[in-house]
Amino acid sequence: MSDATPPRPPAARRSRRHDPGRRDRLIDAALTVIAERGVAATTHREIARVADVPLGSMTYHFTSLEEVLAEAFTRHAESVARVFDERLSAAPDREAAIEAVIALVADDLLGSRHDLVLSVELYVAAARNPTLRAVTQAWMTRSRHALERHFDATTARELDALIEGLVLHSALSTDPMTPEQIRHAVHRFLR
Amino acid sequence: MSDATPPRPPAARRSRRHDPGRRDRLIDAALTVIAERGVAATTHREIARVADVPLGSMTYHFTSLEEVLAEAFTRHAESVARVFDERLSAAPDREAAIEAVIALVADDLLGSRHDLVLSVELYVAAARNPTLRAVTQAWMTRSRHALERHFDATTARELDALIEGLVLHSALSTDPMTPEQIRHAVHRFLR
DNA sequence: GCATCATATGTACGAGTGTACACATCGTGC
DNA sequence: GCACGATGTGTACACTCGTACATATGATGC
Repeated sequence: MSDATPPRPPAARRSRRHDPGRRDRLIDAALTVIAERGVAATTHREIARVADVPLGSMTYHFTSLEEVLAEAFTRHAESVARVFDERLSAAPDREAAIEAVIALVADDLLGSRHDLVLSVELYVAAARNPTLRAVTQAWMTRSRHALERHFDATTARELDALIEGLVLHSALSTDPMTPEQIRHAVHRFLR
Repeated sequence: MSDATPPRPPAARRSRRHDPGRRDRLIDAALTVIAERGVAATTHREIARVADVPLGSMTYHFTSLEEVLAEAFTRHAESVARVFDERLSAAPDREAAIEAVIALVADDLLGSRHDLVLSVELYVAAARNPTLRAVTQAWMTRSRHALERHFDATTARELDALIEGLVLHSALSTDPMTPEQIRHAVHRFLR
């Protein structure tokens, strides 16, 4: 035993040798960084710090930073779309579907804003990155199809846009809309 | 005449000594860069290049890059808000106001997407910068008030959100909505 | 003409970045 | 046990960035 006082990294990190889920955790860490600090501040080093992993681990698991961002945003979009899908599938009728939509919007607003910030960051990134544009496109198509379980195609598209606007405007405002106000707007549109 | 072949900067730049509008042109150049390359790629050097001005000019006219961004976004928001205001003020009645709104949305979509990209970039930036959040807030308040010339407060707020959603969703989609579809959605909401 | 000073410019520096890559470590098949 | 290849790590390098600052330039008042 010659390592009485190893001056290397802290023990907590040392013990992580060979963990199979590391790549996944790195993607999650990337999402955390994007949500908290923005895409611009999302660097190899920052992600590694959040995931408590050495810098070299980033270049081992990903060939470039762009790949990390793409995978992270893909995971985010799929996760949001899945919830949207599930809740609308579970709705037995049109009335229940409307309530589900309102609940989803309210969740987004009252929640940690984590998801909302991620979405807007994705929009901006998608404006200049074809890969991310495809991710956004797939996401939008999926939520529209989810709405089409209960509404005709035109209504689905318009309602989707209304939801987007309500969430975004509300989130950027100093006095966000209440669930009641959301309900009012949605019902007014669908009346 | 000893300057037969001056190896210095190109003549075009040399001749710009002392132009009073330079600060303004720098802000415009910043907006161009933000729209074309994104906030992340908006650096002192890139702005200076676009404005055809030496790097040192940036630090002379602005104390920091953040100041440049703040002034640029302020100019953008005010410019958009002014147009919105003017067109709605010119509308003699509710019907004309609705048409004005539809025309504004269609312009945004059919236009160069320049303004739209700037707006989304502003949203993201505002999420983390209090100064920019104030700019966004002032802009939203102003457009709501413009709408309140023709609609009650609740309707104005909801319509504002609907517009936002229509423009954003449409811009991100591979098949943007046509002016007819925009008209349909707006009329449906206000019917 | 000339002194003065706001305006304008070129260059340098330290900090932080993405990525490459040589080296260390360990599970696995024999 | 042990060789070997997959996995993990530390460090170095070339580059870009924001900003500071010494210097140059020219408009203006006298």
